[in-house]
Amino acid sequence: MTVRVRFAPSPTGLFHVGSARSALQNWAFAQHSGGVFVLRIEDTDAARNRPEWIEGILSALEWIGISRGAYEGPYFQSANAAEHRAAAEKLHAGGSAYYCSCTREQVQERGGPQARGYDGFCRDRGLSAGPGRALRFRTPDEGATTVVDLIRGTPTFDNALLEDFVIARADASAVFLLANVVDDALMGITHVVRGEDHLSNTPKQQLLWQALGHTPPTWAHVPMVVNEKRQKLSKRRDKVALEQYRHEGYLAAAMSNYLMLLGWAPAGDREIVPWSVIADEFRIDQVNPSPAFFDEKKLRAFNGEYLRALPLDDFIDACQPWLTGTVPPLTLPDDVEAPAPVAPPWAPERFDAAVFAAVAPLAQTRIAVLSEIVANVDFLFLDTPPRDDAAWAKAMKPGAADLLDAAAAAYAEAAWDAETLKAALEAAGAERGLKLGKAQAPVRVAVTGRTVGLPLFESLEVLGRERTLERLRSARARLAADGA
RNA sequence: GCCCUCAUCGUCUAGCGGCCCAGGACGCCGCCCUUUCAAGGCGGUAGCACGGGUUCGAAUCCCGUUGGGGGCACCA
Repeated sequence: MTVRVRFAPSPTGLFHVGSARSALQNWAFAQHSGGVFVLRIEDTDAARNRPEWIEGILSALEWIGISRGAYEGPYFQSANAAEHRAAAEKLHAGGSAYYCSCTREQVQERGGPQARGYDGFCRDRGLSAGPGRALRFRTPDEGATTVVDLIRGTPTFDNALLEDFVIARADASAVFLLANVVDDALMGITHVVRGEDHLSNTPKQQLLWQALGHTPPTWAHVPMVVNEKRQKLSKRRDKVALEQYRHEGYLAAAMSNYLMLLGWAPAGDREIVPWSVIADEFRIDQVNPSPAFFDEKKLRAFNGEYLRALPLDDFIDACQPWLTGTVPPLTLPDDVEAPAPVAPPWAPERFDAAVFAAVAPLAQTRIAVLSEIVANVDFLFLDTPPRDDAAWAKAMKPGAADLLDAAAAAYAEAAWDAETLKAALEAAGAERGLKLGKAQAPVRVAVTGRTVGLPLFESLEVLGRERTLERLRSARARLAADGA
């Protein structure tokens, strides 16, 4: 029997990193077992669905390596409404479901102070379909339901504790529990790989599979991805949108590699591995059952590794959107804090690809996410260096003016290459009893506006004599104005 | 409240009865390299939640405790 797994997101918001991980695990599982990956959009909650989120799901999947055409679907749950209805009717006809006229309030009142679920009030009232009547599944009074879970063994649930849950609303539309099962059965799903938050739905759904006359799938509930407080990631508090990371300049390969390492590891002492290795080695039954913290620090480290491993030309290409202000805009829900703007601070026409290419190799080891490229090269494309008073104060100690004068004098004449520039400043520093490390500081701040950055003399070489001298002079002037 | 579930360094993990007085990675700290910052190299810090068993032998198996998480909608 060939393995058929599915990824069934609902288009109700930005694509969650936890969803991405789940999709990836399904994807790897399918690839590893020579099976089929099915994408089904669960769009039955019309009130919360937004069409643009559907495209968001497709492109997010594509970004992390699950491309359109490589999987079956997308199917839309809403297209199966007739099948859902038929299943509900079948269950009613067969006696395993009944109509219930209780309102939510009534159920709650009878349940007592601690909401304990439905008490079976309408169980034997023999109600027929009608306005305000939902269809409930009649759960067994005795026995237990054991599910087979590749990650957790065989969790067992006491049937008597399972309430008679609603499977179809008063308007006859099926709720998730039923629709999900009907669709999975329809699509021949053999393994359901999903988040642990679905574990307690599983006995109910397994009962549904059986009542419908189907053999239940094998389950695999993957652990939650949690925040630093060990709670499941919430879009309110945590940075969970995959797009947001993409926006900051995380590479898809780093992201998918990192996500797969949450709960699983390839053989041997390796972590950074290409997807081919993951698809080859990933086994769902090896997934660690405990929750994993989404550690952005480690993700950053991974991304840095991936960035540095890029051939120079690819690195340059990857930087382009941030350099030219063409990073696709990010649409965030109103309740999520918008990220910092991504447009570079320089005028677009001032960007010079050749100049950037000259310093790109120097920048490649200095950034961990692509958006950081801007602050590394901005001084090259701005008319005046960015102003940072803290950096200025730190570098412009007594003696700085004298040093700046010496540098300006030397650089007016010097041959314009990094080596000569370095030697000249080194000499000027030596005359004043300063090592290069100290001597370069005022010059660096005068020219780049920053205290840290790309190697200075290479930067000067690329900047050119004119602009360098101009910046040295203007820094000198500011120093004079400040009374130094 | 009830049900389910989880438990190895701060974090992600390797380990699936002896190879482990526990290995790797991120982080952190130190040293080297060095024009700043990175990168790179070297070294270090730190863990089997607790208590009982089982066994010649337990991080690994069982039970309990404690702690964490998830679920309990006419949402998905």
